[in-house]
Amino acid sequence: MAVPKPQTQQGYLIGQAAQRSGVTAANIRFYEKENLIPARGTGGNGYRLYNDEDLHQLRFIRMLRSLDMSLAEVRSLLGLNLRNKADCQTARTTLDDHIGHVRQRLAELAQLELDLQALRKRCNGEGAACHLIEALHQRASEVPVDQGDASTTAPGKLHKPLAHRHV
Amino acid sequence: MAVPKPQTQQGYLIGQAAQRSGVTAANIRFYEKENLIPARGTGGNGYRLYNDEDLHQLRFIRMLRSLDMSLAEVRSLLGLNLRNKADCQTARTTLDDHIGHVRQRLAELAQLELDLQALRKRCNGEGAACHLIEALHQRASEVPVDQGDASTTAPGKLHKPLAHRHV
DNA sequence: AGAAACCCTCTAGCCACTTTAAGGTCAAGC
DNA sequence: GCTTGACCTTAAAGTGGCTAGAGGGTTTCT
Repeated sequence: MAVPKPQTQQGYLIGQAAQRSGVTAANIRFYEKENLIPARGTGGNGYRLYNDEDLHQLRFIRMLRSLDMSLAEVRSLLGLNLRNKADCQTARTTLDDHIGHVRQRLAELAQLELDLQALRKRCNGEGAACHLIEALHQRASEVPVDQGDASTTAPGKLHKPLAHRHV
Repeated sequence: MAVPKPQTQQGYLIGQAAQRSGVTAANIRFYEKENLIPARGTGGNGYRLYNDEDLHQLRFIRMLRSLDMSLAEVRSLLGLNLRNKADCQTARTTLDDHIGHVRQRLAELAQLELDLQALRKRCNGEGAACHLIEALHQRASEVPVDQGDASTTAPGKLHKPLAHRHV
């Protein structure tokens, strides 16, 4: 096994940092490009070398992402000083805004589930014609396009389309 | 006002179709490119001209998107015949899968809200040090990176990151 | 010397659009 | 007939947050 684990030089190679932080190597490079972590090109070869502080920062970012925060939100929470009152305010505001996003999305999805369940009930696999397909088309006709017929060219989204990602 | 509303020619210009379907003109072109609607370049000039059936199809797509279905799911529901038993089965399967997606995401978000609320309680704006920022960093240290220390290079996502879109 | 395992940069792809740029067409008013 | 301006066209790039791949360099062990 030719495993290059440089115990001699200080710090972690990107792969080791990836393993210890839970952020993939490609993703670490991406965060560097996005200025979420400092650019480390310290080695004699071009290899990045990270320290424990960097690892914490990576875990911190990953944790915030796991809370579904956007990178913009993450960015606003990076480097805050816990003794600075304005920073504390920033943290609270960011968190509150984010909780708002989550609650709104929860409400949307809850309504969505009801809608889908109601549709699903229309079809039990019996009968000559498919009531489900029928119901879908009927629903398409009923969906409001524009309240009134104002000439507003509003796109008119019912829900915000949020990702699936091919589960 | 020089408003070209051709009452003479049959059908709807893309802007009119947009207004009547709730799908933006740019989006209609996008759906055409994705083969979700037929390409209509019928006019003597290159203008697209749509009919009522097209409008229904656009509303149909928009309705399914409003149910958070992916374009792949939409595609599988387009053109189904409600007298065909296999088509009915397709519709049911697609819908059931989608309900599964929604329920899973609901569960994730519900847990997320609990987590965020717990964090939020840590900060009330009092005291010298910000307990919220502190709590965030502490949480980053506690987050599991890799169960055990197996050499699996698994990315290790806690939740699936689903969109915000700058509400 | 060779093999394996790591590292680098750069590019493209994912999804579902939106936005922008640069230009063509149509109807009405002067 | 010429301008105005509201519409239409295509093509390309941008959005967010990555992931995957190409094509190559470096290190370490055998």
